[in-house]
Amino acid sequence: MTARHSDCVHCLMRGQSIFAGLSREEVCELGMDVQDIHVPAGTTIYHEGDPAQYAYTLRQGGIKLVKSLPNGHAQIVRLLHHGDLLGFEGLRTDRHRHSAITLTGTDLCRLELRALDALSQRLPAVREAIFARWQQALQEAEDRIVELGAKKADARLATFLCQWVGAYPQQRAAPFPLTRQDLGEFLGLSTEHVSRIMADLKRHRLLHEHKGQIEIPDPQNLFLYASSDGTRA
Amino acid sequence: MTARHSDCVHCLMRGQSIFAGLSREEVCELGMDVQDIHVPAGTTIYHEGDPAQYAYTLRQGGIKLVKSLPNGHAQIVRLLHHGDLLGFEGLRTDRHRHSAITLTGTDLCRLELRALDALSQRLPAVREAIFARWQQALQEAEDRIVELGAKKADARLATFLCQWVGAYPQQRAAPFPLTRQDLGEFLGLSTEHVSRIMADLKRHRLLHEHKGQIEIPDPQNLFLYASSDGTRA
DNA sequence: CGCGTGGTTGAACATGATCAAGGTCTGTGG
DNA sequence: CCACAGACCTTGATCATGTTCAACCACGCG
Repeated sequence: MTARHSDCVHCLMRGQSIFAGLSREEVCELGMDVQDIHVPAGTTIYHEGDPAQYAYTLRQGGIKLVKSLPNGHAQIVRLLHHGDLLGFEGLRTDRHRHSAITLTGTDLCRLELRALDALSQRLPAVREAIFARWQQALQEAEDRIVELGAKKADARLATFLCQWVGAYPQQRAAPFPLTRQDLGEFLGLSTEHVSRIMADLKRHRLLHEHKGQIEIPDPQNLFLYASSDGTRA
Repeated sequence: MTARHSDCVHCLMRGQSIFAGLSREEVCELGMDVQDIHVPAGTTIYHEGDPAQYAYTLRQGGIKLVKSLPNGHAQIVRLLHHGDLLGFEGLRTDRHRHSAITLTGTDLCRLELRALDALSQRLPAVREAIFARWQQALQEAEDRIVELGAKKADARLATFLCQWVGAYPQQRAAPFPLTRQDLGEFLGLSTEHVSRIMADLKRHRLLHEHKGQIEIPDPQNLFLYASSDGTRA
């Protein structure tokens, strides 16, 4: 892991960050120790239950947030993309509520929670930006509850894949660093079952996979598959 | 449905409400049109997709927040108890993201979203209080994702029942206005399956049910049942 | 090479959904 | 007061979905 002092003023992501609303001067005077860090794939950035010291912005790469059950089973609670925040629950809970594990090599900026808290008290725009993200996370979590509670395996997987590629609108083929096991832990399925459904989708030419990239030739079609009476309960 | 003007200053719930941090004088001068309303069981307070005009505080009774899938299936996203907030997503989204349906007769206070928004801009304490609830809702939603994704039916039901009675610590027996269908829509199960598991729990004397009340003689025991390798994926 | 990780496939099994029927309770109207 | 309708619950039988266990394959890497 490499770390160096970050230059927020010239940060490429400033426009989408929690500092988006601030003037150049304000950003200059954040008075915060912001670190630019890089971590390789498969690194645990923090563990569930750890005292929360830092929050992060994901600048590049993919991260999974995982919760473990006492019986040794894991559930991926959220998947983070370019631009997402993590560790901010530490503003309210003093301990991390999940483990954060990189799926790829990632670039992050790391903020001290104490300083961030103080700062966000001072600058309402920052606080608002954080809360807006929380609200969005809640919305997504509720959508996921619906997915898990009311859809069948194939429909869940199909909707998920649609959403995933939707997060990379520019490319034809989206990077896809998830293993079958990751997919299983995200969708509440066994890796074998995920594997079978993926094979099925490929057989029906609804999906292509090459070297860590996926492509959905006709999203409409896969979406139909996703909705096609994929119901339960 | 009955409605009358509310007297926030003397509200019994002021201590736990979003106005908790305010002085008596500040509450007096909220300058908001707060309505005290009562609705019978089975009423839809608002529909998913409706333009959001009001937010509510639940003073008494139970409410379910429901999302429907295109194929006519419903998922209960959250269950609200005495003291919970609803409709506040309207502060950010302009439309309600779920339907709110009463499980019992309920007392609510109704706030205008526009006025509430203005107010919360003015009084940081109010804004903070709302955000604290959002953060908590997110946490609970993530816990539910874990339940739905990583546990089996019986374990899900058992943990849910434990939590439910936990929300009524004062009484031995907790009020239980949920139908088997509600339970199914909450836990992602068919009503029949819920019925069977409930029967099983009763057979093992882990649970009693009388006239809309439930009692868990030995929560420890039911908790064991809930954790007992109730794993999946 | 030879190993390890991740992916695939098959067969047996378990869990839970679905379909169907009957039961209980409550409120309503005769 | 009784009959009846409607909602909710229960139970059984059958079927579908998804898990588990086991073997095997493909690939990247030492």
